[in-house]
Amino acid sequence: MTEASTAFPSSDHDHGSCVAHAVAKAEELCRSRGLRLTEIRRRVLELVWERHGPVGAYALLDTLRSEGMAAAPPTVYRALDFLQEQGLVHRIERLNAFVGCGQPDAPHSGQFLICSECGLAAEIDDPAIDRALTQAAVALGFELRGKTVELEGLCPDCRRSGNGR
Amino acid sequence: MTEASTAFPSSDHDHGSCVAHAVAKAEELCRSRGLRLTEIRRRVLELVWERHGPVGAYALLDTLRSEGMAAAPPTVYRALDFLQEQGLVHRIERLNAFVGCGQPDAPHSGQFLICSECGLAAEIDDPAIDRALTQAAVALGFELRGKTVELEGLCPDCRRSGNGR
DNA sequence: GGAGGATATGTTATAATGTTGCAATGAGAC
DNA sequence: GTCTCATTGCAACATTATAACATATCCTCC
Ligand SMILES: [Zn+2]
Ligand SMILES: [Zn+2]
Ligand SMILES: [Zn+2]
Ligand SMILES: [Zn+2]
Repeated sequence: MTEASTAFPSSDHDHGSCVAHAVAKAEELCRSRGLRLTEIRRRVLELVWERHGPVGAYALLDTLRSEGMAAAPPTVYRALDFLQEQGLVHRIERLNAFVGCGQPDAPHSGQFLICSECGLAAEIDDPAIDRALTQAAVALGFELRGKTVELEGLCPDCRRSGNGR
Repeated sequence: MTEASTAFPSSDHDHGSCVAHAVAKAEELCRSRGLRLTEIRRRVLELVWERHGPVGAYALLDTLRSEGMAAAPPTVYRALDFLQEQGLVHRIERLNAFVGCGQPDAPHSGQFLICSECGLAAEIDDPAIDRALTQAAVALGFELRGKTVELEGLCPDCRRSGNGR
C-alpha cells in the first residue's frame, strides 16, 4: 500500500506512481470543477510531488528555468496560489515552503509533522486535534476560518539513526 | 482584572500598566537567569507590548530609528532572537511578526487566535490542544520539539461589528 | 584598577521570499 | 471570426532575514 499521505513516505515506496497518481487526481479534480490545469500549474504540481517534501518557491523557479521555461517569480507564485486554492498543495509557514496534498478532494487545512533532520513533512488529519482547536475557538467566541498546525521534531527514521543529537 | 494574556485585550484595559508589568517581569526574569536586558532588548520588548499585537521586525526598526537610535536590521533581529529564546516574545509564522508573551516564566510554544480584521492576536494555552498534539506525535513515533498553532478568523469584537464581510 | 575574554552592538552588504502593474497571449463563448 | 476573460510574460520593486567583520561594553580575575 502506498500510504504516502498519512505519514512519512517510506524510502521504498513506488514514488513514480505516487507522483503520477497525484497529477491524475489533480486533472480529474480540475476537470470536474471546470478549471484549467495548465502546463505550468501541472508542472509545478509535479515538481512539488517529485520532491515529496516541502519545496521553496525559488527552488521550483530554478527547476522550471533549467528546463527552459520562461519563468519569473510571479509564474511560480501564481501557480502555487492556484494549487493552494484548489487544495492541491499546502503551504508550510515555518518553512516558507509548499508540499503536495494527498487528499485534495475534501477541503481541509493541513496538520504537519516536520522533521528538522531530514526535512520531510508528514500530513496528518487528526480529528482530535481538529476538535480541540474548534472547541477552543468556540469557547472564546472566535469565528474560525483557517488553522495552521505545524509540529517540528524528529521523524521515526531520523530518531533511529541517532541524528539530530 | 487585566487578563491580557489569555484572550483578546479589551479596548479599555489599563494598557500602560500592562506594558510596565511585562517589562518588570522581563527584568526580574533576566536578573534571575543572569542575563542582561540591555537598553535595546528592553526597548524592543516595550515596543512589542505597546502595540499589544503582532508587530513586524521592520516596524520595530522604523520606530527605533525615529527615536534616534542607530539601528539596522540585525539590531532588531538580534533583540528579537534573545527575547524569543527567553520566552518573552513569540513569533507568529503566518504574519512574520512578533508578539509579547504574558507567561514567560513557564516555557511553552504559543497557541494563537489571529483576527484577520483587526490584526490582534490572542495567546491561549489550551491543555486539550496540547494533549491532542502530543498524542498525535506519540502515535507516529515522532519526537516532538516545537509546536506551531495559529488559528485565523474573526475575533468577538470584529464579529459583532459585522466586519470581515 | 588594568588586562583579557566573553558578550553585545555597529555597519555594510547581500540573500531569500513575495508582490505590483501592465502588456501580450491564448482559450472558450457566441 | 470576434469578443471576452483567464492566463502568462516581464520588469521593477517590496518585504523579510542573514552574513561577515569591526568596534564597543561588560565582567572577571589578578
Ligand atoms: Zn512518493
Ligand atoms: Zn527525518
Ligand atoms: Zn495592554
Ligand atoms: Zn478583530
